[in-house]
Amino acid sequence: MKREIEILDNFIRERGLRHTPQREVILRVFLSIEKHLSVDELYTIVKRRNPKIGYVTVYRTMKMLEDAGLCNEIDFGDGVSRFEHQYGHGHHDHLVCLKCGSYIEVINPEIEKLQDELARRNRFVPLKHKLQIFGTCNKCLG
Amino acid sequence: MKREIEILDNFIRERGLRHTPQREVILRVFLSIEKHLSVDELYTIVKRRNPKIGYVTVYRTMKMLEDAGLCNEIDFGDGVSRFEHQYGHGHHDHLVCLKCGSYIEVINPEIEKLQDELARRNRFVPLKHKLQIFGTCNKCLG
DNA sequence: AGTTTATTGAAATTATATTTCAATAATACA
DNA sequence: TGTATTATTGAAATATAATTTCAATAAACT
Ligand SMILES: [Zn+2]
Ligand SMILES: [Zn+2]
Ligand SMILES: [Zn+2]
Ligand SMILES: [Zn+2]
Repeated sequence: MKREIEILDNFIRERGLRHTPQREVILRVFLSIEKHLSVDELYTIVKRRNPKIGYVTVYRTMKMLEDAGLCNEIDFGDGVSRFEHQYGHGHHDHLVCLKCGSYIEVINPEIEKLQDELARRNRFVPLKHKLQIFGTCNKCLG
Repeated sequence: MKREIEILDNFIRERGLRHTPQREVILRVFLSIEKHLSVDELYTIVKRRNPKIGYVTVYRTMKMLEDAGLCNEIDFGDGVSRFEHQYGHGHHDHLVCLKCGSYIEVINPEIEKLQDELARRNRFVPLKHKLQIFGTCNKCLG
């Protein structure tokens, strides 16, 4: 947590932006929850801590945290963007349960390597990728 | 084309739905273009053939064609759904160029196999998946 | 303390997806 | 062929999430 607050402060200082209590609260709440959160979900939780903070500030702060490398926007294709922790979390892919909405984070170096090869064979320079496997999780199989 | 029209007609008959000129025109236009098309793009083209056809009819017809197995909705995460041909086109993944918006369709059986293994190891039953690699295509590297 | 200007937050706007509903037209049947 | 039934159409309305606008506020600097 401390390190992430530092990163935010550096990001703010380097760009001549301003440290505000809103930004710090939003970052703290975001970091305290090890989940993928939509702006709306985060806003609801942040409001409990400080009812004065508005939705748009949460929205803008998350965009800023993304620029600062502290969070990552993900899209499961259901029309809602979600954010996940980025600092200290390596790249991973997702198994998304269509019944309960839960997800498992996975990483497979072999798949990653094959993807790079696939891109190279098509003379394509890969920047990032999205791999999501949709199905039914163990709990929902019951 | 003939075979796809047949599939649509069977789908319509089996369910007690009705064959309409709109549905046939939309399917014919869709099949005639080997591209990923949004409802809006398709609507613009369809209107040239028959200006009476409305956006919503194109929208609903595409949903129906998807049910009939004739098209597949894809989402590159830019807020617009696009449709691609499904009949006679096997599963594939996409390399999407962030500069020009073009895409390359690719398939790598090894990646597909590793994905299934990855799911199984997590006691997850995969139904479908989405693999998109974003970057720069050969033409845009110039 | 005063000045500058980034930030905030409510409201407005944008953009796409989806629903509603009265009019229309495809199908079944007398 | 005409009539009844009901699926379909298309314009308009609505839903939903993302994004922009702008006047008021408050950090940061002198
Ligand atoms: Zn990956
Ligand atoms: Zn994740
Ligand atoms: Zn695949
Ligand atoms: Zn494709």
